[in-house]
Amino acid sequence: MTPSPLDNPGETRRDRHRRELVDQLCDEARLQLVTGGAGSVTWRGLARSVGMSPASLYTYFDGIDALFTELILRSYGALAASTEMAAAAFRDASVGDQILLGPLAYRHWALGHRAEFNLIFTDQLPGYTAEPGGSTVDAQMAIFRPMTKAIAAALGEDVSEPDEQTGDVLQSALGLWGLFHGLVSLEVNHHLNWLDARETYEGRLRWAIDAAGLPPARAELAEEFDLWAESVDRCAD
Amino acid sequence: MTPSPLDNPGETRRDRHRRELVDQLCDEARLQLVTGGAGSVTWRGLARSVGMSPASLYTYFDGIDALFTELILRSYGALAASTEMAAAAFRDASVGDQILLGPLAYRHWALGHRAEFNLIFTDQLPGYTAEPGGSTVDAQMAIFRPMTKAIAAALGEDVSEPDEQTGDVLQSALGLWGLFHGLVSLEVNHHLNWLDARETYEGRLRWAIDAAGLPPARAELAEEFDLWAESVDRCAD
DNA sequence: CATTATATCGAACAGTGTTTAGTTATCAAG
DNA sequence: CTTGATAACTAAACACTGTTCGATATAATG
Repeated sequence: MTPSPLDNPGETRRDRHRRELVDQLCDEARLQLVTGGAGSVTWRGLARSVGMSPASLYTYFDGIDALFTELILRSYGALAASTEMAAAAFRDASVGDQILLGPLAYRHWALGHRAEFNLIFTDQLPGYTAEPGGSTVDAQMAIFRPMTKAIAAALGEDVSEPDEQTGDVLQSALGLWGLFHGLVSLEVNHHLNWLDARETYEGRLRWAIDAAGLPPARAELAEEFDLWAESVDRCAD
Repeated sequence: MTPSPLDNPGETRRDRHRRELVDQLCDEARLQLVTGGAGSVTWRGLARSVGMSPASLYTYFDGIDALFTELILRSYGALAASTEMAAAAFRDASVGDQILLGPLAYRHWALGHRAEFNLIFTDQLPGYTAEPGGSTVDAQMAIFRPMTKAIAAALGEDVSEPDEQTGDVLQSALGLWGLFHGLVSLEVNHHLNWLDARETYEGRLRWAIDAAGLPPARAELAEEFDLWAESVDRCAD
C-alpha cells in the first residue's frame, strides 16, 4: 500500500490524476459541444486544451466515440439530477403539482442544454445504438421511473387490481412522456418559434393530465417553478 | 433560343445536365446518409461517386452545409408527400379515420427513414437554424396544416365562433402533434425497445383523440393502413 | 533496487472540406 | 460561323481531422 495523502482507499496518485484529467476532458468536450455543436468537439483540440499529444488521450478514452458515450452518460445523469432536484425542492407539494413538476423540469433542463438533449435522445454518432444491457437504458429509466411512481400514487386511489393498474399506469406515463418529450424536442430544435411554446406546453400538459384522470396542479405552480429554477441557475453560475 | 431537344422551355443542355447531376448527387448523399449515418456523407466521396474533382462540386453546392440543407428540404418533401399520399388513398374514410391516419403515416415514414427523420427535426449541423423566412418552415407547415384542417373539420360541428375555434383547433393539433412526434422520435432513436411501441402508439393516440373531443377511428384502420403501406413500399422497391 | 505496467510523445498515414489559379467546354449574340 | 463571356472542370495545395506505431520516460509494485 502506497501513501494515500488524503485517506482515499487504494487510490494511488496516478488514479487521482487520471480521474481529474478525465473530468477535465469531459468538461472541455461539453464546452465545445454547447458552443460549436457536436461537430466541433475534436480529438486534437481536446488534446491541445490539456496540453497533451493526441496519442496520449488514448490512455483515457478508446477513441472519440467512447468519449461521446461518456458524454451521453454524464448528460443523462445531469438531466436525471435536475428533475430529481426539482422534485426534492417541491417535495411537500400536492400529488397533482408533483406530476406537472416533472415535465416542467424536463423542459427547463432541455432548453438550457439543447446540444446535450439532442445528444441523449437522437442518434448522432454513425453506428451507435444503446445496447440492451448498456448503462444508457438504465439512465433512461432513472428519468422515467419517478414520473410513473407519481402517477401510480395518484391513480392508486381509484384502481384496485395491482396488475391491471401497472399496465394503465405505464400507458398513462408513456402518453405523458411522449407528449412532453415531443413538445420539448420540437421547441429545442426551433420548430415552435412561431408560437408561445411556453404557454402551449403548460396548457397541453394540463389537458393531458386531466384526460388521464390525474389530479390537476395549482395554477401558480409554473411560475413558482420558474422562480425556483432561475435562482438555482444563478447559483450554479 | 437554342434547340431544346424535348420541348422544355428555355432549358439548355447545360441546365438539364445540371439538374440531373444535382439529383444524382442528392440521391448518392441520401444513400450514404441512410447506410453510414450523417457523418459518412462526405464531399470527396460524393465527388468520387460521380467521377469528378471535389472542387467541381462547388459549381452545384456552396459547400457541404448547403448540400445538407438541400437534403433536409427534400426529406421534408418526402415526408409531406408520404402523408398526403396516405390521405389521398383513404380520402373516402370517415373524419375520425382521417385524423388517426396522419399520425400513422407519420410514424410509418419515420421508421422507414430514421436518418432523414432525425436530419429534419434535430439540429445536426453545427450552426444551422431554420431562418424565419426560410423554406424549411414552409415545408414544416405543409406537414402540419393538413392535420389542423381535419381537426377543424371535425370540431366545426361543435364550436361556432370562428376566432375562438382556430385557437382551440391550433392547441388541439399541437397537442396531438407533440404526442405522436414525441413517441415517434423516441421509437426512431431506439428508446422504446423495451415495449410494444406499435401498440402503445395506437392506444395513446386514440386516447388523445378522444380526450380532444374528436371522433374515433374504426378499430381496423391501423391494420388496413399497414396493408396499404406495405403494398406501396413494395411497389417503390 | 529491479521490474513491470502505465503514461507520454513525435512521426506518420489516410482521410477530410475548402481555396486558388489555370484550363476547357458551352452558351448567346454579332 | 466566329467571337467574347460565362459556366464547368481540374490539379495542386492548405490546414485540418482520427488513429496507429515505436520509442521513451514515469510511476507503482515485487
